[in-house]
Amino acid sequence: MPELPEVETIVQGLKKHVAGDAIESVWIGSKKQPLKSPAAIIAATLEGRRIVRVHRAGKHIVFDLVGESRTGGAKGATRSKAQRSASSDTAQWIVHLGMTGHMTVSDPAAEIAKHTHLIAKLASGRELRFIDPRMFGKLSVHLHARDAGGFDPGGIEPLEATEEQFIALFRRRKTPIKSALLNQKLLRGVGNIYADESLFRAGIRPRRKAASLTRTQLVKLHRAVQEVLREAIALGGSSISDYVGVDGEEGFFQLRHRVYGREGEPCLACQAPIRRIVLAGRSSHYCAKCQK
DNA sequence: ACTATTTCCTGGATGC
DNA sequence: TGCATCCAGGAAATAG
Repeated sequence: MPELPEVETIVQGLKKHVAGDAIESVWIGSKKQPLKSPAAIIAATLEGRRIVRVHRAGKHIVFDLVGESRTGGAKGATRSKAQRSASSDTAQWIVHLGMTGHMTVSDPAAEIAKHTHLIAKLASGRELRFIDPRMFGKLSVHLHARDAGGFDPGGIEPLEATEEQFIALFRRRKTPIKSALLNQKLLRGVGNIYADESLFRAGIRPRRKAASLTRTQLVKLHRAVQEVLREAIALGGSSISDYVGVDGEEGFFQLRHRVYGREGEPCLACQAPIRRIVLAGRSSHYCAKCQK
């Protein structure tokens, strides 16, 4: 399940493979799709534009697009709203992979996988495809004026957050710290696995109210979150099952989880059995001896 | 204004 | 073996 490190890795791959390429045409699956923007607007926005940059915002993949889109040259007052907005000179394509979403850069002759929702034909002759069996992923486009800021999902990047910014996010929250870590409007990019791993490294139980944590603990947590994310990025992102790389290869070398998915197994630090509780509807794993 | 819970969805694992 | 049930979880929607 792609969290920040996985998305970062995917973005690096996409950057390598499709940056500079142009989108010639777009096919969007006919059945109901994981779209946030209407299919017609997505297609009209992408077609005819060139991908100038691929970057990440939290768990979102952001393609910066330039150029006149398919409808950019249309004249007169008869253009639809979709056409007008799609012809805006600055556009972004936003992809959220959800749980099971993945992207591939494929030869057009390659078999179209089940649950393929979008295929973008590229000028280079290849196809950029979006596949998502469980449809928790989301596709959208963001149009804005040239001098506007562009897509912003809210929250701050955990790897860019200073100690003070990090502490300020949590010090007054009454919610459990695990829930706060998962709140993308605070910190963006941390998901269930890295939240559990970070809390373990910081020695904090997931149910602890954020506001009850001492400054020292928050400092420790800040460091733990950054450490875990950096290690995972260095390993190319970790994944349980649903990642398919840009090149089509399956899976990543997995960061060794110290608590996630290890219910009943001995804590790697003290041998006490790892516990599993449900918090905010998510399974949460911790060591009762190491985490307070 | 916040926080907590439910919902969406499919495939893989589990159980009888 | 086969079928039903459960479970995974990001984030929007809904409830409290």
